[in-house]
Amino acid sequence: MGAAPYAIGDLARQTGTKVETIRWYERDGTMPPPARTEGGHRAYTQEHMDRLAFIRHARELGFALDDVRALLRLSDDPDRPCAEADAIARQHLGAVRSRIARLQTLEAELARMVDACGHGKVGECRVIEVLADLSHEHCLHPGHGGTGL
Amino acid sequence: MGAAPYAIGDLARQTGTKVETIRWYERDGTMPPPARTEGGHRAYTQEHMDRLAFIRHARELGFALDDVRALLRLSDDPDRPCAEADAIARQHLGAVRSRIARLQTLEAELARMVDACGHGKVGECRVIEVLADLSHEHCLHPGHGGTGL
DNA sequence: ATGCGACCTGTGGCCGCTATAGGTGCAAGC
DNA sequence: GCTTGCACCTATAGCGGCCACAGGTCGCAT
Repeated sequence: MGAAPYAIGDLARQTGTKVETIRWYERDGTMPPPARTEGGHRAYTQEHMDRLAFIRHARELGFALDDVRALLRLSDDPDRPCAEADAIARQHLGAVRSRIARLQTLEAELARMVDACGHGKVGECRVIEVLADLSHEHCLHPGHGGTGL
Repeated sequence: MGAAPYAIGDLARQTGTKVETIRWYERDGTMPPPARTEGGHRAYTQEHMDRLAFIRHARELGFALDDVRALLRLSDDPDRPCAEADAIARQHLGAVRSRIARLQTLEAELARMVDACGHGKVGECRVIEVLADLSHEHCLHPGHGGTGL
């Protein structure tokens, strides 16, 4: 009657996801539990396939699973205004931009460190010296706190 | 006789590290186990303090703990050539640069997505649409594979 | 002597998976 | 119909790099 269902491996192949990951999305509440065959194998529909593709795409764009779930809830309800989706995306964009900024600071500092290395002994190595520098004297870095990479 | 030893809280305050993190570095082999008081409290020396500062500084620069341990081994042995330290730092610099590049691709894509949002209903929302796009048609992104953020 | 904060160990949780181990289903070939 | 062998199943543990308890002990100031 209905179209032949997909096995978990079909979803995995088509979306480039590991089988274990798909099962994990289910335990996690990100993917809805599919029907089962008599023997207990998962039997997915096209909707499941689409949903998984959505999830993977959002994850590739760096959205956290919490965000992905929120976006999925929105996409399930096409009449709601999309301001919320927009907000999630904008917020993520902001987070990505600040991560880039932090990494660029790091990049500059690492480059300086590496450039200063005279390729002699560790005893005079600027790399080691800069790291050992308790006072952050030679440091572009703004002091203590997580890197937030 | 010797200078008064530091308590774990002293190290924590001076280096901006949580106490639990210091204990974890010890279990982990990154910090050497300190002497103990009769009652079992950790009693650190200045060397411990310096080592922890080194660790934190390297972590702030985004080095993995494996790298940090390698750098510490090198810094313990000042007569060795510093090529190895240089290599670790260069490798990390490369990793940081490629992370930046990936994030910039992401940034562009997110910005495009957000710009295209007409602020109407979810049904016509470009944000949702782009994410649902199985074929990656509207996508700058190079297909499947981890984001490596 | 007592109070209380800083310390102790041990355990579990966070994110987003990944990787086993040990067992069962199912479909294709004979 | 029977065997093979892969795909599937559940459950559990682990990664990195910590953080946050709980429930108890120590040490120092009063």
